[in-house]
Amino acid sequence: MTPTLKDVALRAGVSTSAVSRTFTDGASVSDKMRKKVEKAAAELGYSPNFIARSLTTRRTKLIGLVSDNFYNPVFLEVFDRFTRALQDCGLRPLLVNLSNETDPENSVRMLQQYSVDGVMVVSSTLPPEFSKAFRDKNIPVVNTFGRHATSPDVHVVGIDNVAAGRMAARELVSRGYKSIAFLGGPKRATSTLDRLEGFRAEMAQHPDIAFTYSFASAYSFQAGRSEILRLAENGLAEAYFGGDDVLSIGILSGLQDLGKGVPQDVGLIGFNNMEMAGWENIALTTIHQPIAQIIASSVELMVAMLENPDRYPEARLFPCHVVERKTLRRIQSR
Amino acid sequence: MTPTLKDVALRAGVSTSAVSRTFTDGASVSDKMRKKVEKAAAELGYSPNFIARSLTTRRTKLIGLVSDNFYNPVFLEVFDRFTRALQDCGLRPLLVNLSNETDPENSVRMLQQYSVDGVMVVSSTLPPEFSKAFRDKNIPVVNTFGRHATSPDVHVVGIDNVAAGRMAARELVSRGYKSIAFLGGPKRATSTLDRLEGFRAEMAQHPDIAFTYSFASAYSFQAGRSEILRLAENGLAEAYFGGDDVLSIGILSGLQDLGKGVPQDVGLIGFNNMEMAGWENIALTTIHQPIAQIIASSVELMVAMLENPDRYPEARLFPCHVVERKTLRRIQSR
DNA sequence: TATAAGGATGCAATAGTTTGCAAAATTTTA
DNA sequence: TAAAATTTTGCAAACTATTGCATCCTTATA
Repeated sequence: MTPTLKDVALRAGVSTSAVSRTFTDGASVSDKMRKKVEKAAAELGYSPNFIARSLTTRRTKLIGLVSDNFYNPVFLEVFDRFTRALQDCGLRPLLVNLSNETDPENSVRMLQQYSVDGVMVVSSTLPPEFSKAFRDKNIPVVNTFGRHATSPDVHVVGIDNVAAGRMAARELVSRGYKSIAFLGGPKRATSTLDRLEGFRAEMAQHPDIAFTYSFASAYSFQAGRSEILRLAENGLAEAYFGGDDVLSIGILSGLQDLGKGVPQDVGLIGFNNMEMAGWENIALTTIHQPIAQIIASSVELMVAMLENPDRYPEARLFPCHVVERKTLRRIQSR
Repeated sequence: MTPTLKDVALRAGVSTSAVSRTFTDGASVSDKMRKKVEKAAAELGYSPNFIARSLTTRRTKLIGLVSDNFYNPVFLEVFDRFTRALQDCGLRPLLVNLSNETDPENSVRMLQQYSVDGVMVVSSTLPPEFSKAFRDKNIPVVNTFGRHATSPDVHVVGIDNVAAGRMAARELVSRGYKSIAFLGGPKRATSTLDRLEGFRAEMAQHPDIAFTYSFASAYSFQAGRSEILRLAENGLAEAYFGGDDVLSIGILSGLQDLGKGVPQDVGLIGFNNMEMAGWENIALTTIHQPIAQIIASSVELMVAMLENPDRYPEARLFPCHVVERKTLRRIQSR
C-alpha cells in the first residue's frame, strides 16, 4: 500500500542502503545519488516509517505525556504548550490519562511496550514515587509541577510551593488583615501541603494575627463554594488564600451568596493566574505561576536527557509573583 | 536491557514462536507450554513490544487525536473523555496540535510515518477537506464535531448545527423578545456558519421581529466582550445568542460594564453548557451539546472502522436541548 | 603517472515480533 | 492397537528500516 524503502530502491535502481542514507542526515551520499533517490521517493510519495526505523535506532521519538488532571482550566494551556514544544523538537506526545489509577506499574508497562523515549509526568498531586517508577526502569522522566525534594530522585520542574505559600501569607499580612485563612485544595495533593507549610511558617512570624486553615475536597468551583459556605457558619476570616483560581472563584460565588462584598467585607487571593482570573467580571487577585517557562524548561530538560540519560537529577524552580486585581484591599491601621 | 521474546524463549527452552503465541490470544498453545513460558516471562519481567509487533500485524493501536483548539474549556472534557474511551479499547492517543497549521499534508505524512491505525479530527472549525485528506490515504478517520454534509465523504459525529441555531432562535422568539441578535464565533468556523443558517431560517418565519447578526473574532471571552461593547454604540438588541459559553460570558461582562442587567435589560443564551455556565455567579442559560454521547459514539465508530475500513461514511448527529438558568426572561406581551 | 586518502556504495546482519507451513505429538476413532 | 484426525510446536521467512564492514570509485598529493 504505502511505499517502502525497497520500492524506492527498486525504482531508483540503487540499494536500500542508499535510500536509507539519503533519508538520515549526516550519512554519506553523493549529490547524484541523492537526486536520483529523491526523485523516485517523490514519485512514489515515500517517507520513512518511524516505527520500523525505531527498531534499529532505538529511538521512537514518542514521549509519554501522563497526567491525572484533565478538568482544571490551567491544563488547557499546559497541553497546548506541551504539545507544541514537543512537536517543535520532533517529538510526539502519547497521551496517558491516569483518571483514577495511581499505581504506576500499568502505566510504566504500557509506555515501555510503546518504547517511548521518555515520559513527562504532569501533575501537582501525584506522589514522587510515581515518577520514580519510570526512572527505575531507565526511562527518562521529568516531573512537571512536581514536588521539589531536597535530594530529588528525578528531575522536577515547577515552582517552590512552600515559597509560594509564604508569598501569599506575606501579601495578606502586608495588606493589614488581622484574621487570615488558608483554604487549600485536597489534603493529599503535595502542592496543597507544601503551600500550607510556607503559609503557616510566615504566619508564625505574626502571632498577633489570627490564622486558620482548611481544605476543599478538590481544586474545583463547587468544592471551594461549599467549603466557604460551611466555614461561614462559624464566622469568616478577613481574608482567604484559595487553593487555586477555580477554587477561589467558587469561594467568590459563595461569599456573594452570603451577601459579603469582595474586597470590602472579605479579601481573597487565588493561585495560578489562569485566564478566567483576568476576566473583568471576576478580576481575581492571584499568584502567577510561570507556566510557559515551566513547560519550555521541562521539554528542554527532556531533550537534554535524551542525549545523556544519566544526567544528574535536578530541580528547576521558577519564581511566582502576585498579580493584583480587585479582590484584595488595603486595611487602614486604626 | 528490557528482555525480548528471545530471552524468554531461551530461558524457557522453547522456540520464539511458542513465546509469541502465548502472548497473542486465540493462538494455539498447550497449557503446559503456556505455564512454562509465563513463568519465564514473569521472572524476566517481559511484556511484548507493541512497536515490533506492529511491523507484522500492521496494527499499532495508535490513534491520532488531532485538534486545532486547545483553549476552549469544553476541550477539557473532550480530551478527558477521548483519552479514557480510547484507552478502554486498548487504543493509544497520539496527540497532534495543529496550532496555526491548517494544511493537512504535514499532519497526514507525520501520522502515516507513525503508522497510526486511525485518526480522530476533533474540531468544529476545520473544513471537511482536512479530514478527507486522511481518507484519501486510506487512513480511517472520524471527524468529531465536524460539519454534517448531505453526502459525507468521511464519518462525522456531532450535532446538527443548523438545527441548533434554529433551536436558539425559537427559544428567544418564544420568550417574546422583539429584537433578536446572533453574535457568533469566527466567521470561518463551519459551526458558526451553520448555526447562523438555522437561526436566520427561523427568524425568517417571524418578519415582525428585528433580526441582526455579527461575528466575534474567536470563541473567547475577550472577543465576546469587545464585540458587544462595539455593538452597544449603535444600540443593543433585546436578546442575544452567543456563539458559545465563553464568548457569552464575555458578552455578560460587557453588558455589566454598560450597566445593563441580565436578564432584566438584555437576554442572553449561550452554547455548549460547559461547566462554567452552571457556576452560580454566572448562571448562563445555554444550549447543551451532548459531548459524552458524541465522544462515546466517535470512538465506537472508530473501532468499527478498524474492523471494516470500507464502512460507508455516515453522519451521527445528536440532539441538543436548552438548559434554563438565569439569563433569559419571559417578556409580557403588551 | 602512480599512490595514498577519502568518500560513496552495496552486502548482509540486525532490531523484536508474527505467521504459513510442515513435522511432531497427542487425541480420537474404529 | 493401528490408523486417522487434530492439536501443538518449530523453522524460516516476513515486516521496514539501519549500519558495520568491505569494496569500489574519486580526488588529491607527490
